[in-house]
Amino acid sequence: MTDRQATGRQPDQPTERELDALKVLWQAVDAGADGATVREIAAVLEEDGEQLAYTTVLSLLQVMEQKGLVDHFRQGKAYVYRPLIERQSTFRNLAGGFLDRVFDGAVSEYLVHAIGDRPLSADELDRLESMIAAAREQQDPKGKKSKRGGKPRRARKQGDE
Amino acid sequence: MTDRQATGRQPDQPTERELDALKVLWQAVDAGADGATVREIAAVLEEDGEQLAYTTVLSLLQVMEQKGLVDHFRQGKAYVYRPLIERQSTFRNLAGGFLDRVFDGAVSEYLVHAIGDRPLSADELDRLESMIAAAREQQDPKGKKSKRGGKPRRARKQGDE
DNA sequence: TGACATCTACGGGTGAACCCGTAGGATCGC
DNA sequence: GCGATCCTACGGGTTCACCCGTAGATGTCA
Repeated sequence: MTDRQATGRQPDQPTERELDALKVLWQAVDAGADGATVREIAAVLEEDGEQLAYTTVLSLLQVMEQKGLVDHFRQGKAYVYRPLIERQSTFRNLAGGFLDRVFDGAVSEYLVHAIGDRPLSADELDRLESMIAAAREQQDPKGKKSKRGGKPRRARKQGDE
Repeated sequence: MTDRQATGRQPDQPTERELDALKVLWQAVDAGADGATVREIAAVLEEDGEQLAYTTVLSLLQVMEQKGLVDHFRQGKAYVYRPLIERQSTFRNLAGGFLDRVFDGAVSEYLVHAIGDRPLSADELDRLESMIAAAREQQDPKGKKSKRGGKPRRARKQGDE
């Protein structure tokens, strides 16, 4: 298994397409449903501008199930798919993986580029500041200094096994 | 052309491996060199734990040249490769693309997960704060409120052409 | 100049992500 | 009962990132 999307530290991170499906599922669960059928997922995806054949979405879900990302149970004639992984941890892994891959783990380095030419609302700025304050509090209660050590580098091996 | 790594808005964003090579090249330029030979790049990559055949690195560079990411000129028997794209803009595109893809453009949303369980140095926290202050100053000099509008969604089409 | 080392060109191979079409089974309406 | 309709199962096709080996070109040095 290669790691195009994620770092590879976590076994089966969702790909980009799979993440699209997961977002739909998470939203369905938020709305109180158990999950969503293939047709429902396809419908939402289509609203978002993704023109996919029905069987394409089905295949996607089947692969995702194989990866352990989703679950399904029968409801009448159709399957209802449920997310097995949490939104929070998924995003965390994705974000962390991206950070490690591209910026070698340097958060602020990333922020420079992310914020760069992107207009941030006052609301977002507020949230960022409070998060920083919290982080400062938590990571460094006494005011100690702590530089992070050697940069993490991935060790890859493909083609074997 | 698909878009696994980057958003797809920019024509030829470097892949993960290609970014590794670019980092070496940028560093070489920083150090005052014109660029780096294939062998030098391979050497650095190996130091970082990437065990790649020499020809693999060569192929990588050739593809990158085709994409317009690098350039080369002859020096004695070997080629010296030079980066054609800037570190800054590359990182910016990568970061922005990731944001759009995964978080639909919500920076603070991302930060919640990125910072989450990652220890930040006081140094990084300082930088973040000053960046936020700068952003607040720049985006919002008077104190006006501005919510960002509809979320961006990509429209994909693969298999054609 | 000729042996030798080193470099590039070229073609190929693998696995993953993605996308579908077709076949066959279940369900519903008449 | 019996089509029409929906769903799933299954296999296949394409592109891309990645990785190399081999062959031929090129420079070095005795």
